[in-house]
Amino acid sequence: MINKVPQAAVPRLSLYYRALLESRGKDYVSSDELSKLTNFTAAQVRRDLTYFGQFGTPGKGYEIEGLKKAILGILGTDKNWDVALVGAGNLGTALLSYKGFKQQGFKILSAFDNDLRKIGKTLEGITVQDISELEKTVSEQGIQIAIVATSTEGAQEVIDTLIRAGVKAILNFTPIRAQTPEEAIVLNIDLSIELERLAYFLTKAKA
Amino acid sequence: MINKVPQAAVPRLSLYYRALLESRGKDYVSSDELSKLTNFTAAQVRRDLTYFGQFGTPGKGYEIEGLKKAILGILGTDKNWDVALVGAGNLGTALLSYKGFKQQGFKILSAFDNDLRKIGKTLEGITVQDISELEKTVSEQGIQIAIVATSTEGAQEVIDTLIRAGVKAILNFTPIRAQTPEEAIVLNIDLSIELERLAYFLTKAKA
DNA sequence: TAGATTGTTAATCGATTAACAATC
DNA sequence: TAGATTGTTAATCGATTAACAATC
Repeated sequence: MINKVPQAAVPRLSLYYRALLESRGKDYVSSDELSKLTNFTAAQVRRDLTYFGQFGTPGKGYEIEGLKKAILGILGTDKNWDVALVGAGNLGTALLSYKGFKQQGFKILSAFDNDLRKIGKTLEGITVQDISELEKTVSEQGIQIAIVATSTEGAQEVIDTLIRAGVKAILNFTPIRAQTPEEAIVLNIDLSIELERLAYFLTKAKA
Repeated sequence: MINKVPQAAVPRLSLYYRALLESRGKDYVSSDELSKLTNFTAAQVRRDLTYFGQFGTPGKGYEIEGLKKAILGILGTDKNWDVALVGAGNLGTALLSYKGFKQQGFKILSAFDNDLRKIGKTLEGITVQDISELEKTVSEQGIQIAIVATSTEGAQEVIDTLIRAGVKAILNFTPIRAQTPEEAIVLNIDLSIELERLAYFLTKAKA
């Protein structure tokens, strides 16, 4: 691959895939049609796809089933991924029962907490384990993806442990910005910051 | 304001604010120190702040209390914001009890669901109302911010209703990309897409 | 005054958009 | 062949970084 892929192109790929799911019954879809379905420009659609290869046929468009498979292959969602969940509080348990994950091939395989009242409980078929077992279990299970939904305190330590256990990709719901080695990735979902962005929008609009 | 503010500068402002909270005991902080606390470059820190005004003193740095107040004013988090929650399922109830919101001055004032088993329940002091009361209640309460944590089906309709009720800013946890008028903003938190970004990272790393 | 650090200007980098030759 | 639409090139836009004159 010669061109570097812009970060923002990857989530767009997911959205193109969703749009393709809506295009049942047809064989081909054009960048123009994908544009209408996703609200990205047709130029953006074509450009994004060329970051990953040549999937279209001039004059016809993109063969839907082929492009779907191609996107799954690029994203790595053509296979199932095991996920570890750390933190079985309100947010953690909500994520445990989140239907969207299973649908996309993500399976929460084990869950951990440090609260004795939660350890041993079974939720959605998953028994919450003591966090002291985190490193051993996750590394034995070969899990590469983790979701961190603990309290802020100790979150960096949890992430350090996950990295030691071999986890390479983390979805972090705590407000900390964790230090991690370069070969790992952390995506932060920071709910307070999102609300603050909304507050900024409203405040600015009034000015 | 002459320079347009880059979208990404706003969440950084929130992170600068958090860093300032950690700098207790000192009067001034330099862009270099803020850089170390936030992992953004010092140039970025100074640049970001100048989008909103002149807050520093050459040779000394930024007066901490003053800058904190300034950032609160810019973000609009110097006042409290009422929030409506639509969808009192697992995710919705988790958000209802999310401590971070209250801390930043966001208060969920009312919650709605269309499920008879949830309507009437009281969670965190909030009684879940029938979604049919959404438009009336939200507009009477003058709520401007809403969180949508419903199922995918009907999410667009919920958002339309919120807009009619006068809501201008929405945090959307459903996978839909809602159509809204220009004067409103929707921030999408799309959990499946975040996991897919992680899968892409892992897949690419192996290649 | 000397030292420190801002705010701003210019350079660079990166991503998106527009236009169109290539191609089915 | 004529029409449609891709993939690519060049232009534009926007954001970040680097450098430094201004200033406390």
